[in-house]
Amino acid sequence: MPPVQRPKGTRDFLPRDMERRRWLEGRLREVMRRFAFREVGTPAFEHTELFTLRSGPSIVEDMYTFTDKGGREMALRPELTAPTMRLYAEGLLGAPRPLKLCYFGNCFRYEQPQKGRYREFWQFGAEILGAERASGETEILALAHECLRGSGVRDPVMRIGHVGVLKRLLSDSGVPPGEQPRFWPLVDKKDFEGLRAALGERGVDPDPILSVLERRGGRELLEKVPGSGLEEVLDGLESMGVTGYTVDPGIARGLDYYTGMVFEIDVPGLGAEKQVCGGGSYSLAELFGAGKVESTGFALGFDRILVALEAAGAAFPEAGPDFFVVPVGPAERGEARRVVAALRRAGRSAETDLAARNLSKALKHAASAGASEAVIIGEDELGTGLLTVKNMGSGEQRKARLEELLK
RNA sequence: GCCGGGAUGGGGUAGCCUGGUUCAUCCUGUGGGACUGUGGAUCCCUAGACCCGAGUUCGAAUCUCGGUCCCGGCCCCA
Repeated sequence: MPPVQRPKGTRDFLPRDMERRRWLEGRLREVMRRFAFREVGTPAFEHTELFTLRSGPSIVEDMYTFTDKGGREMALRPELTAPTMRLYAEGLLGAPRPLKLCYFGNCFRYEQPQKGRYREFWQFGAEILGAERASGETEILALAHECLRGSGVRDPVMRIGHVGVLKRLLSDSGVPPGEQPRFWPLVDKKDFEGLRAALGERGVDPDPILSVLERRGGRELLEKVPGSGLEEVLDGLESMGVTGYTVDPGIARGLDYYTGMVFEIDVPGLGAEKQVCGGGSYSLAELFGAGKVESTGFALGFDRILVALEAAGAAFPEAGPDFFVVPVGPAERGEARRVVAALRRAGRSAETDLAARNLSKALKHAASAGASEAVIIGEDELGTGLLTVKNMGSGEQRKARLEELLK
């Protein structure tokens, strides 16, 4: 046990872990590229105020905060939407809109770790600023859908709601907007019994509200609360071939800066932290000094997607060199190095034995290193100029000139 | 912040309930060798652990307390 260990809720990533993480990152980046979103980067720490502006003062409890040597209150970023809005207000006001931005980075929250929840975790997300509402929402939903599909997660469940629908539902029943927020946690948790009781206490007939919230399904749910614009969004999804979602009016997403469509994606079997994606339309830019810009975005829980993939036994690509070059004896080491260097310059991945092992041991090591092929160089090969190439999967051997291996 | 279960060599484990001939078992992995031109096989050798601290006791991996961390869950979830 080393005298100093990892801080609670953090993880080390071994080579195998990093290969998997980079693989997933690459898949997600590829989706972003196809949707023509451009990546931005922001600092790992920001002024604490940036996050309290968005989420209220109480989130300080859940952040890693510190006072820097200049007396400034700072916080490790707990999410990336606020920094992205800040970045927009600070450096992209003149950029042509709509802006399509994406990001990938580590975030920090001071919470009790559990399955799929860490104190340092990674978010992959995207935001559209200044798009026409329904078009932006459609694009974001299609993008999120494709991210999940591209990552290979099995059976994601996408639920789409609308805070306007929710608010109108309550307003129409006689709950003025100022009183609505206290019901949202109950709505979000689908605690319908609790909600029924709370509405009853308030003197509101709960039935019209619950009759909508308790249902999930297709667009027919929208008929009771027209005017959200969701119909157009769902039409858009149909045009783009996005299916498999359900309409769920009971998504509240906690905070009140959401202004339109909201959605969540769950992956069953992830335990208490099964939500891998959440997002919606919001109006935040003005908080950071920019003009009012309607935005839509989402954030993916990168680590949770990995947990889901690993739990499902997903086949991650195995990383090993194309070639492992083995000199039979000390006399061939120079040639082995020349061959390795030539392979590398040609763009192939190649390594050679660095432990001065005999052939038997070197081949064993080549196998455990995951090499596709071993290149054996001994007296014979030096004499003929023909290298022995052994396929490490099948065990078959062939003779080949170096030039053939460079392709 | 709260609740439950854990913590034994690099990984996985036995021993803990019924303290003391196990100053700790087995598997795997690491290193070396049997094998001086052929791998993931076999055999042998070597190295390697009781989370930290305090207490009880003649004596603690084993019992008690505190701490740390891990795995779940609650709260929260931007």
